[in-house]
Amino acid sequence: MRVSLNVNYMYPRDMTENPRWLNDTEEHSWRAYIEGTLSFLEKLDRELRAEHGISNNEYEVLVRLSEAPERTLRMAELAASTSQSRSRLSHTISRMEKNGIVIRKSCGEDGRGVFATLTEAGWALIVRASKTHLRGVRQYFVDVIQPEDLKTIGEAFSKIRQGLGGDAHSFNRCPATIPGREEN
Amino acid sequence: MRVSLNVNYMYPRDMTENPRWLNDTEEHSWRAYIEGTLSFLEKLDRELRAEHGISNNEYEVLVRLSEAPERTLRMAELAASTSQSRSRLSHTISRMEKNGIVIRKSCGEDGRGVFATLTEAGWALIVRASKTHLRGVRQYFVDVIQPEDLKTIGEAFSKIRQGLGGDAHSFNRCPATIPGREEN
DNA sequence: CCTTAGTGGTTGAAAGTTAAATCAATTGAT
DNA sequence: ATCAATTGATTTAACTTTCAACCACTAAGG
Repeated sequence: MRVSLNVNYMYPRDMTENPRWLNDTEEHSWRAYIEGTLSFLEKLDRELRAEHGISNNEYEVLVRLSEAPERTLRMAELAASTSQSRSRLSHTISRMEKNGIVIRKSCGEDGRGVFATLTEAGWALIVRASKTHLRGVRQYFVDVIQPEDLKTIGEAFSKIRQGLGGDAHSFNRCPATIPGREEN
Repeated sequence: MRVSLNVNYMYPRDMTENPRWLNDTEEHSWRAYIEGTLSFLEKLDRELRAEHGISNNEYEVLVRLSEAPERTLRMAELAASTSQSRSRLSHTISRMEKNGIVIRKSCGEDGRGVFATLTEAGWALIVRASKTHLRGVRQYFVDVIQPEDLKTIGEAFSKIRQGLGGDAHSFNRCPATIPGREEN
């Protein structure tokens, strides 16, 4: 991800001329939100990359596969659930295949189809990586916020998400079946 | 930006085995936040790109330059204030220079230094683009949230930002001196 | 069957980003 | 002065993402 965003300085006289400009309170909140969010997301990304050598994008692919029956998904389905183009996924899977993380299999029923399957190495990787991810989400986000504020945030962003239509974009999902279970 | 992130499915049995796993409420809030945020940021990015042909990164560069005295900044300063490497900024400015948006000037006092200056076309561009940006921030974020919730969000993310150290990462800043003023 | 349109996926080139190497100018110590 | 270390910026190459073109296969209609 590379996200690179910006914030907002606000001066009274602007307000007079553009009534839609943000007022001081709005500006302060917007700025805290956007700066905090970007620092946070970058932090998660850096940790994942430093500790496991994978990007957020690859992490997400791993999560989806790890949750799927047989740890296998059709390319199209994987692309959709990770919110990326088929082209991009194709390149990503090629790289991961080269690294022994996944393998491709042809799909019998549909001659056009291709399956991506997690290898054992891939499973081991997501088991490790999900711990890093969960730790980050807790340490920098969940554990920092008061429970009632967290609830408020959840409700507010549900509305935001709705207002944007159902582009269920996703980030840093944790595996549903916690991979760590099999380790201990 | 390209940010590509992921969310978190949570099941009770995971909780028993990993006490640090998110509980239902935490998981719901986290998921709403991360999905909402990513959809939102992508939306802003797409609008800026569609309406003005610039990325968030370029938008940020424009904002900083438009706010600076003489609409001019040293490369190093510009890189720091837009949270990017000097290398990346160098590439970005080269592209923008090719498009007539900025020009480089050598810095007399320090023989090593280089100034980047906004051209008239660049100024006209930021005047237009900042309106798109502000509209998006209002329409999808500020106007969607109750004022008291917005305040809560501001405070929560201030804490998050602090917890991450001062990496003042920034996104979609609006120009301080609203460029639109000179148009009417 | 045969044609046509649509789906699933890959490919290659262009554009953008990152990381390391390079280079020139400045600073600071001797 | 001189030399080493540092700073400011660019360059190069590797890597990732995007975009458009493409190919193989399926589905639907005559």
